Amino acid sequence: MSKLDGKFVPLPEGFYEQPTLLLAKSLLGCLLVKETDEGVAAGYIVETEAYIGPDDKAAHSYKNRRTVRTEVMFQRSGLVYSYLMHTHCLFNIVSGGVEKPEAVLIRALEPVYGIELMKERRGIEDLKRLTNGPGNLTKSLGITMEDYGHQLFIPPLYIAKGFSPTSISVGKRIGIDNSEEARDYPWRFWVSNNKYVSRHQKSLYVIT
DNA sequence: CCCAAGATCCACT
DNA sequence: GTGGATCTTGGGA
Repeated sequence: MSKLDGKFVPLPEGFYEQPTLLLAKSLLGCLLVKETDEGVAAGYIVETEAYIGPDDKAAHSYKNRRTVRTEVMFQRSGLVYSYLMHTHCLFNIVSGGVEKPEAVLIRALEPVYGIELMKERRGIEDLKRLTNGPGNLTKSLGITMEDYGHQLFIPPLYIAKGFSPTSISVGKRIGIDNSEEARDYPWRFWVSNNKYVSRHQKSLYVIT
């Protein structure tokens, strides 16, 4: 991984200008980094989901639904779409381009850097549970609603080069059982056999 | 203003 | 596998 002054090098804006399903797969293995006054925390992305409004019933932007919350999804690719779910903040990357409200939800990381800080923020010691879910990883990295709309190609919140997965598993998205036919779309991607993935699920197929 | 729903997590059985 | 915690958002009155 490339490092500069103890920090990492953000991927350029152009990285985010690829079709959402490709981006969701390209993000696997990349390093998600958050720098704060408390320190730097980072982890490899090991699980993602694609949300492709306006035709995706599971997406907040279904039917081009444009509200205060979803506004950033209509902006340019590479911005942060964060939102609150119960007591948790969930982190998404805007994709699709201007007026195409699509996004990739980051569902799990493999802890890499700043692990002690993550343990403090989470109040637990178990490495496996630090970032194994969309609500857990934002808490470990210190990602909040203040990051809404941030440009991911510049600090303090950005994505850097990581590793290239040898195998990617594909399955149905999690937690959208009320979204009718959209529940079956094969738009969940994870690094095969990675132990930090949020849930075990039978893969529909594997990409090698 | 009121209220229902939710891209979750954890403890418990 | 199930249920409760907990609170914001958005739609409707």
